[in-house]
Amino acid sequence: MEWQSLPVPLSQLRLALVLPSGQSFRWRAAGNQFSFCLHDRVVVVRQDAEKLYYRTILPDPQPSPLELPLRTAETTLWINDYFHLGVDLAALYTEWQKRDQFFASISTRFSGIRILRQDPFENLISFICSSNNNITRITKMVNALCTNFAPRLLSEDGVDYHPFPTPQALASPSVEKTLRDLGFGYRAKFIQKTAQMLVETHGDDAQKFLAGLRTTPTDVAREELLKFMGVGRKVADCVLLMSLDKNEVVPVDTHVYQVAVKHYGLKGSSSKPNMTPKLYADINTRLASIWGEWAGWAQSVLFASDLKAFSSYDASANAAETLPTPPPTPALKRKNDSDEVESTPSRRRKRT
DNA sequence: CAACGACCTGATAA
DNA sequence: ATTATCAGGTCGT
Repeated sequence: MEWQSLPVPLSQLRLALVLPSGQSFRWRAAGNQFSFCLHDRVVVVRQDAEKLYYRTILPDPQPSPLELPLRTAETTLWINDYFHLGVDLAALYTEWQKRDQFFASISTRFSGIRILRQDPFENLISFICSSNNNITRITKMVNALCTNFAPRLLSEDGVDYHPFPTPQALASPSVEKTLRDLGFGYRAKFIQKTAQMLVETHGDDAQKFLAGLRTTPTDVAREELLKFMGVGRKVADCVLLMSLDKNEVVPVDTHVYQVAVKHYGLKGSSSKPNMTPKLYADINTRLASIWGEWAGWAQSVLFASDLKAFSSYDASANAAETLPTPPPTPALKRKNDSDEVESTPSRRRKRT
């Protein structure tokens, strides 16, 4: 299917910083493109300085020429919704820069970072995986969920695409052991229990229930999320911000904690995080008052700036191949570092 | 109610 | 080489 496009400058959205930075763990990077599997289609995106390009891949049988415009229109709607394209990010940056000197000091290097509007169930399960964990392993776990608990939708360029599993698919008691065997550790039980609870209390309307929290007051929605196994304050806040439209919520993770003590004079009572509910609330309300109504969005900029993976990121390099910086930290170990040729040979070159 | 240790795993640092 | 620490925390006591 043909490429479509929307006029979106890099100041409004920078895919290279938003998609791999730990909001969604399911975007597949290949060169300068990213692909993502929805329940009924795969969406591929890329961008240049002025435009966001996107393409739809549908499973067989392909739709008739008459149906095609409808399908592409659906993708356009999804793109606008998922990327919150109605939100003027550049205006928000200007506001945060006025309010906050430290934000201003990093915002040039890290422009175009915005909050995605994710599917609530995927968001919830993904962030249950995130506890006391790192982005590389979370990504592997989320992919394992898809390949093991959702049927393959289609294959493209030798890659199998699976959507995110349904709550029903993860609710069976047998799921826990399967997840343990897949290396999920203690999170195996949390995931199965959360899915089971969702299905038991809401049946086929489980997804609708979660989506309904979008129009529920923040505090009430948070209480609902905290009922799930493996969901504490931090994960609940991530879901509130990233899929339930609570733009003011500031999740306080280890990164934000570090930044808060270093640049905002929050007291780190000891050398170890020692994150008490009180300290969490202090940091949360403090940052919210500094940044304002869209504080959660500002948080995502700080978070990305503190990621080691982006420590050598150069915002002025629009075309990735013009980046002169030689092989930087070995800590950054991308799956696909081949920026041009993607001939899909046998991957897994982990030879020692 | 606050504090504290246990918890799966895999990748770096020490 | 072996051990300690860290990674977008939460749970049970």
